[in-house]
Amino acid sequence: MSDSANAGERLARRIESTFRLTAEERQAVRAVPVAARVYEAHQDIVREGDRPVHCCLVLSGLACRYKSLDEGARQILSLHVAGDVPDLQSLHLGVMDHSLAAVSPITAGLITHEHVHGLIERHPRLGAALWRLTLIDSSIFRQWIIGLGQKDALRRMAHLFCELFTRMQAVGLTDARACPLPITQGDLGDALGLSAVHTNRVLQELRARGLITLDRRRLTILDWDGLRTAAEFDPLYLHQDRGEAS
Amino acid sequence: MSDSANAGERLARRIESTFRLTAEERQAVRAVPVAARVYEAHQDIVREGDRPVHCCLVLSGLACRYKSLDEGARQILSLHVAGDVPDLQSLHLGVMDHSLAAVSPITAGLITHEHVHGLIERHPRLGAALWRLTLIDSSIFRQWIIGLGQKDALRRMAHLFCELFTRMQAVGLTDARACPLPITQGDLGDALGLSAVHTNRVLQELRARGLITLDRRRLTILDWDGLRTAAEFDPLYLHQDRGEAS
DNA sequence: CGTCGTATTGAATGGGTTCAAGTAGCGTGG
DNA sequence: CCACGCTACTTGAACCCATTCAATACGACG
Repeated sequence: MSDSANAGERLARRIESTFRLTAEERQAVRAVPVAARVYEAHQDIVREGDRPVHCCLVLSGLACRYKSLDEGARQILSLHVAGDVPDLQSLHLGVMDHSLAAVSPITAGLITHEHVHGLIERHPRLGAALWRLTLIDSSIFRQWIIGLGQKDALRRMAHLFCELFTRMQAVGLTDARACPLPITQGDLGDALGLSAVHTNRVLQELRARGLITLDRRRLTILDWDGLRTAAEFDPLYLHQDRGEAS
Repeated sequence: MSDSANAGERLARRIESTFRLTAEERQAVRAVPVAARVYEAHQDIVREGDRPVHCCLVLSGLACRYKSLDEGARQILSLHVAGDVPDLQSLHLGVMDHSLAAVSPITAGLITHEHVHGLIERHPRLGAALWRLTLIDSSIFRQWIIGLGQKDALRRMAHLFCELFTRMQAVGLTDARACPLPITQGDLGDALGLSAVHTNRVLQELRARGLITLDRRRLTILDWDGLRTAAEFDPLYLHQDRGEAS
């Protein structure tokens, strides 16, 4: 109910973190019909091979895209917080080439493709705004590739924490030094391409260096500058400016 | 000259490999003004931080997106063949978050953003078509992540060869078993997240198994089924169907 | 208060890197 | 026509980050 009412607001907020909306466009986004639904941790929302007719807007909790390989190996492709629409690409790619699942218990809002297309038709600039969101997604994938290809485990993990904190900050989900991060070490490893064991060790190293704590599903950044340096984090790739010329 | 004349045709062909165009739309694409330009191997086309006013359509040769880290390390993010538009995202992301360079000597066609926007305005379905191209890009990044995160060097390399052959096939750049692949082992390593030394060894292993040859900048696939199996390659993620419902 | 998922620790193994050296191929100029 | 020099490629050996296997501790929840 209140989820449903807040849903459009969440989406508008996400869009406005990278794109300037007119009052009218903002209102149109807020008014889009959303069907709220609850998922438990590790439950699939959409599966590889599906042909979705909805997009899934995350309303609370943590979701992920992933692909599993033959022998139980799983790679998490991206993590998604409230306001994200992890399967926005399904608007123009009929078949899912990966799955979408809840990492923690989540609430999600389903929006039919039909409604999204309608929104874009009536407000063409929203087409650009949504296209831009998918492009930022793409940019985040590129950064993930850099990490997996060139960085060691510590820098990868530090980078992920910087990214998540920064993204949550942009949509108002953080307080000064901390943000929710309801993820197990095993899943974190699946995201970083590490074993659960090594994930644990690296996490301890980050704690030992006094950079972060991760406790009770909450990430606290004790030393932002130290973390940023360790991660070689540069937020440019998140494109949080609003696309204006410099 | 003839490059310029063929440029629109190349782009139309690429679009039509994943999207059904009307004769009118096709004609509009072919007629878009393109300024052809030559780059030598390893020359930058666009750099991280730039704010491009063109998109770059590859007309011949091999191009790549890449990012370099502090100490000379470089990660190639994607490889691009004739028909690809590797910086299409610059339409809606003002700042480049990575660089674009020639891998081999190439010819590229520059198309101003203005012309692309014009094209989309006059033919709205082309907006969807180009959006779709950027989404396929994104899907390829996801697959790259799977490789870097979960697969060993041999499967990664085999997968890359399957992908490139399949993509070139879709735009008519292959013959029965072979396709151009003008890349050095060093650059190949930068793409696969491997050292040049290990790239060499893995390449030898693929040859020893009778799966491929890579000679004089030409990739020949001796045993497609063997290569596909070794790579665990499933072309779904390339979305080469044209988006029709099943 | 037991139990199952999650976190932690230790030790052995391995894929890939790095360092170092040597070879092959090719364009250029003497 | 051959020497030179450059780049790409190839090979061997030592090392290291991360994995795997195996066991143990914690902690939330019924």
